[in-house]
Amino acid sequence: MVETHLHIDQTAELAETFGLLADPTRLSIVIACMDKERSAGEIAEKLGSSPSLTSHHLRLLRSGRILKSERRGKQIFYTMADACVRSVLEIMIEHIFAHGISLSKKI
Amino acid sequence: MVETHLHIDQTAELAETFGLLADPTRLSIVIACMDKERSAGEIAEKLGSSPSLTSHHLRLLRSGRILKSERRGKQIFYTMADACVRSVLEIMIEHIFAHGISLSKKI
DNA sequence: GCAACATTTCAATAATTGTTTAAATGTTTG
DNA sequence: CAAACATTTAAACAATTATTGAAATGTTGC
Repeated sequence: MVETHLHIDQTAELAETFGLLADPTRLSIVIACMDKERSAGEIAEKLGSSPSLTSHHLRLLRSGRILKSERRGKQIFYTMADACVRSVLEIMIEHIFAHGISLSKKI
Repeated sequence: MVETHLHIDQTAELAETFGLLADPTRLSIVIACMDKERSAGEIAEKLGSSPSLTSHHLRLLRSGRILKSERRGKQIFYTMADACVRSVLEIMIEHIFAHGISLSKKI
């Protein structure tokens, strides 16, 4: 069993991290960077969203230490920065594949 | 290695689940229910937020299948509904304890 | 059935967050 | 150094979401 009590600011920060994964566009970006590094343009094209919007989300993900970036030539490549977030995503994705599922129900 | 490609609606739904953990009040509620079941009133008191607000968040967490509820007498008790979300929280919390940490940096 | 308690629901307001468009920055190649 | 490309930044707007306070529902014990 694990100690679960957090301070308020730790809780707020953890919530913020989950918040970064809470937008479909951003989540797709992160998932796209799970298997291999990808350039900003490649990500935008893959998702079918504008370079501007993609870049905006990339900045948030970078500043939340979920992705890290590295420039090579004209392009900037993004990869996962945090093993811990990767694990979390793997768990959730595996769960989705295993259970079919809809996590939400009508209220 | 794990298959990581998701359909758009699966991605949206996963994002929604993370969204439920993305609010400090709600995250505190979930964490409070990790070690033992707790009544709505107990949760509200523990967090120092109003019964109304707490109940509002509890409804969202219930409908997102993160918590489940059971009435006993006047009270309604809440516990974690999903082992998978529990694992995710344990990983993140353990990471916070291990690393001190601030996950976000100045932009 | 009525009073006391626990929780939920509703509607209004406040606050946050995502998206768009246009302009700016940085990098390479001729 | 100018042109072409890749990415970022900024500001305005649209949309979503959290919070509050008052009223309603459900449960128990007298």
